[in-house]
Formats: sequence, C-alpha cells, structure tokens
Amino acid sequence: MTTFELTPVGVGSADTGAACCSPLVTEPMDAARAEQLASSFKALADPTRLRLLSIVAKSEGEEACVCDLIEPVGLSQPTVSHHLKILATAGFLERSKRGTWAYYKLVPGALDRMSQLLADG
Amino acid sequence: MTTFELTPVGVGSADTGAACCSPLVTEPMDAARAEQLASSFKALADPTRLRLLSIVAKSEGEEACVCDLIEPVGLSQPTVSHHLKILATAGFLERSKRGTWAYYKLVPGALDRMSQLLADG
DNA sequence: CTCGAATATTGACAAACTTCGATGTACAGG
DNA sequence: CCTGTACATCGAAGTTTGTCAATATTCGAG
Repeated sequence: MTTFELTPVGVGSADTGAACCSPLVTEPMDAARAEQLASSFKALADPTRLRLLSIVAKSEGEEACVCDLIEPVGLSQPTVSHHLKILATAGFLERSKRGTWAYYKLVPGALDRMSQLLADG
Repeated sequence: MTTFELTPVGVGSADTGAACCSPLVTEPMDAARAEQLASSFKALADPTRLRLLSIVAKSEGEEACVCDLIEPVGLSQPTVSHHLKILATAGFLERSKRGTWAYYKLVPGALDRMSQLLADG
C-alpha cells in the first residue's frame, strides 16, 4: 500500500501542549508540525473525499453506510472504501460495523478543529 | 508544466451566488464545487507551503521577499518559487515586485474564508 | 550597454496519488 | 455447511506532484 501516516486531527498537536490550537499565523511553524498539518489538509484535498464528507455530514446522525455512498460519488466500491479509510485515518470519520454493513460517522469537532487552525483569531 | 487550475479562494464560488460561504456540512456538494474546494485545500496540503504561509504571515506587514524565504525552508530557490506560485494562484498570497525583489503578501481574508468553509456554523 | 543579482521557467525524474479489477474476509440466511 | 452480500485489501496502470539543475528573464548599478 502507499505510505499513509495521517495523524488524527489535533492528535500529536495535543501532545505538543497548547500548540494544538495555535493559529497558523501567530508563530512560526516547525517542520514536524507542518508535516502534520499538511497531512490533515491532504485528506481534505480531494473532491471525492469532500463529497463523501458532505454526504455523511448531512445524513441521519451524521452517519452513512458505505453502500449509500458509492452511487452518489459514481466511483467503484474499492475506491470509495479507500477514500473512507483515508478520511478515517485522518480523524475526520469514524467507522463502526453493524452486521455486514460499515457505517462511517463524522467525528465531532474534527472539522471545527481544522477551521480553528485557519482562523487567525 | 503540470496542470494547475487553482481557482482563487472564494472566486467561482462567488459566481455561484451565496454558495460562496455555505458551510461544508449543511447541503450536498456538487462535483464542480468539490473540485474547486479541493483545489484550495490542495494548495494547503504541503508542509513547505504551510511553512511559507506561516513565515509570510508573521513577517512585517504580512509580507516577505523570496530571498528571505529560501533559507528557512531549506529548499532550492526554484522550488520555493514554485510553491509561492501555487499559493498565489490559489489566492492565498499576492505577489508584488519591487526592483529585483519579489514580495509575497498574505491576501487578507483568504485563510479566514477557508476557515469559514470548515466551520459548520 | 554590460554585468551581476534576484526570480521565474523549463525539463527531467522519483515518489505519491487515484482509480480500477480481482481477490480476500466476514457475516446472515437457508 | 453453502451461498450471497457488503466491505476491505491487493496489485497494477496512469496521472499528478515535489524537487532539482540548468537556463531564461528582469532589473539596478556602473
């Protein structure tokens, strides 16, 4: 597989202490933090993934089954699974299996956290 | 060159009317808008570009000369120029030439606009 | 005009990404 | 136990991206 080392949103930053929510524009950014942040943005930097997020977000309980996501985005099932995994690894979605179905749910606050990072307060 | 068709932040969305600032999570996203948004995120999805933004942001007048950006990021001059161009094309930076020097300045509100898009209001 | 300095552009290459078809896995029903 | 369904993983093809060295461009100084 391709090397994916997405750090869940906010995690790792949290380890750095208060750095978690420091606005992008008030202090310099070290290479490690930049890499981390870039990973999160990378997960959002694909039209299919944005649409998946959008669909999940407006679903019942901010949650949707994979089978309901395939047709709307018009891509193959493996491809959709791949994108969902990336979003989950990045901390934007959360997977829960019920029977044969897999449900992906918005992780509360994950998008908000990204929003905070961009706001210069 | 590689095909880059970044739409400046908010532009194009503005053409669509009020869609410009509609939160990511309240209505479904059509393919075109997803592509557009993804382009903006793509510009932010690189550690070097995040560091460049960060450095520019904390500089005098939120503006910095290319020559001052090369050493901090530790990459070649052409590479830095390349990244700056991507950020400018995406609408995050604005270029102004003064003499032999090129100054890149934060476009006011550009990052804020991205922040808004992620906030679910 | 000529020279040097600061940037931008070009061309090339390796790494990463998106996508698919084929296959594997796990679970429910009969 | 067998079969079908829902999803994940694998392997591969084609495209995009990040990076550099080399070259072009633009401007100020002399």
